[in-house]
Amino acid sequence: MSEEPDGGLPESIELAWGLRERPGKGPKRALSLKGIIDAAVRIGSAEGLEAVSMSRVAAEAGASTMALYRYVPSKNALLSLMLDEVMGGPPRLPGPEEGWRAALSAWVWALRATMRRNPWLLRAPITGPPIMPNNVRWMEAGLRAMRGMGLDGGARISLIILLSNYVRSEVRMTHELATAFQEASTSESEVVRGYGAMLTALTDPGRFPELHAILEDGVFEGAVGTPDDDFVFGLETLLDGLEALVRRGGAPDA
Amino acid sequence: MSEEPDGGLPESIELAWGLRERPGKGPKRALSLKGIIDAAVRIGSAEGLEAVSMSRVAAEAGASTMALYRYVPSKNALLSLMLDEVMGGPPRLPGPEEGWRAALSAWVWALRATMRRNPWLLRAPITGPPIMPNNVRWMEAGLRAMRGMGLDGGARISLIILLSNYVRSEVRMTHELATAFQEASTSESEVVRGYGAMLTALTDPGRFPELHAILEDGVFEGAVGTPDDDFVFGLETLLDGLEALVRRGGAPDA
DNA sequence: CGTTACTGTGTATGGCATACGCGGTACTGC
DNA sequence: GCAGTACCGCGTATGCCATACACAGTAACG
Repeated sequence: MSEEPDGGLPESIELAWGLRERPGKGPKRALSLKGIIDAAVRIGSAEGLEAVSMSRVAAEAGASTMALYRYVPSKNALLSLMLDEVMGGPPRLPGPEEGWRAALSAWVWALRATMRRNPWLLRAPITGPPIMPNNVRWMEAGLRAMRGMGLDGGARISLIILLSNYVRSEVRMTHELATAFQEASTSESEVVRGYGAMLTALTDPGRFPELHAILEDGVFEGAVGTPDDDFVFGLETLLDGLEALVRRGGAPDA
Repeated sequence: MSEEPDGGLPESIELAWGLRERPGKGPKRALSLKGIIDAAVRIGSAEGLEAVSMSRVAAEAGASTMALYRYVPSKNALLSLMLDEVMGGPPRLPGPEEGWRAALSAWVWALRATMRRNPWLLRAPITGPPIMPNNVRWMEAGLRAMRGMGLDGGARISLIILLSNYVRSEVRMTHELATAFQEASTSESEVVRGYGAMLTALTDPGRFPELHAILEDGVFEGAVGTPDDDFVFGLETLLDGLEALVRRGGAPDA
């Protein structure tokens, strides 16, 4: 699974970084790694993550199932490569000279926009720390945005992970809600209303007083606003917290 | 998948809330829902989530594979039930009278402790809003801790989700790191060091100046502290942000 | 006491990732 | 030019999985 056949690195990582040399000994390759990844992404975009099987991808790429394994060591590796390609690199972002808050906020929003482009891929069972190329590029961009916060390296890394996870959770949850109402062929607010109705039916006010107070306020009945509202709420909370942190301990730079 | 056979609720949810009546017409049941769930949890605890298959669970419970389907509509439903049982209800927590920050912090720590008891289950592909019994109990407890913050219902719900996702991400990531070094049969700091070495090998300082500055600081080389440190960092940041929100005047709008 | 609804279970289906080995191909060194 | 060799695409096979379906046995109900 995680062999070290060449430079001491797992195969899928070397693939992603383009470190795999092809000595050109055998016949010409009929496919390309990028072509396979694109085919897989096409299927996932159209039919969801669960439709991405090796045979489906092979058919889409115009080859036999087993041919894929000449390019990719396993399906999980393919998923990782898909995720990294789909993420792309970070766009040009405002530098830290305009204030870290604006810079970091822009980074977070850009990351969210990127993830929202292929939210289904966030359901992939991918594991491990950021090591794929575009992932590392995003990390670099985030670190850059944090200049002037006076945080040490460890804190900055923690913060990258914290913010990434926040964005990831939000995008994934929003996407799942959207998927749910798509399957139920109702509107989004209908799904939310249904959720409120379930809660009302299942819980009694005696045991769940706080919840029922909220239910009676009609939280799940009115308009649900833009999905952005919740995202803004969480993000601004985080940034406010960071502001407090910086004010408390902030040396200008390390 | 999500039928409404009885009271207009999906079957797995009714099962979890114990709303399923058994008319007692046929032969006595040889198994019990709880017994099946426990067997499944036993397997997962011992061998990980991927070892939880219907046939393994059936063997552990002392029945044939198909017998399980008399108790549970699908494997996904079983996973949901497992998650809810394993979570349990929230413990007794300090009330909001000692200040919302202490109360909410205690809630978060308790949630983390609970999730850390069975972190492998967080990898299950479960979807949807909190609707299972213990899940709702945790929600109620969280809402209670937020009394006195002056937030409206929508904000409180958002906050529950925000904090839950934070805890979930942290526990899951920590668990994955632990699993990684368990598989590599090295120490945890060795895995972190290996990660740093990979980054150093794959990136050049020209393209990744910020990252390299951090790498040269030896962030991934020294002691990694308690895993609690990162958790505290994120949590306190969030709480500081909430403090700012509350001080500013609480509810953003209605 | 027959009817009926529910029980556990054996078998079958269709899908999946992937190990293995084959015949063919294009470059390498002579 | 020619063997050797390393790689190509792919057919086949293995073993796992969730689950649909049918069947025979069982216990309550009328």
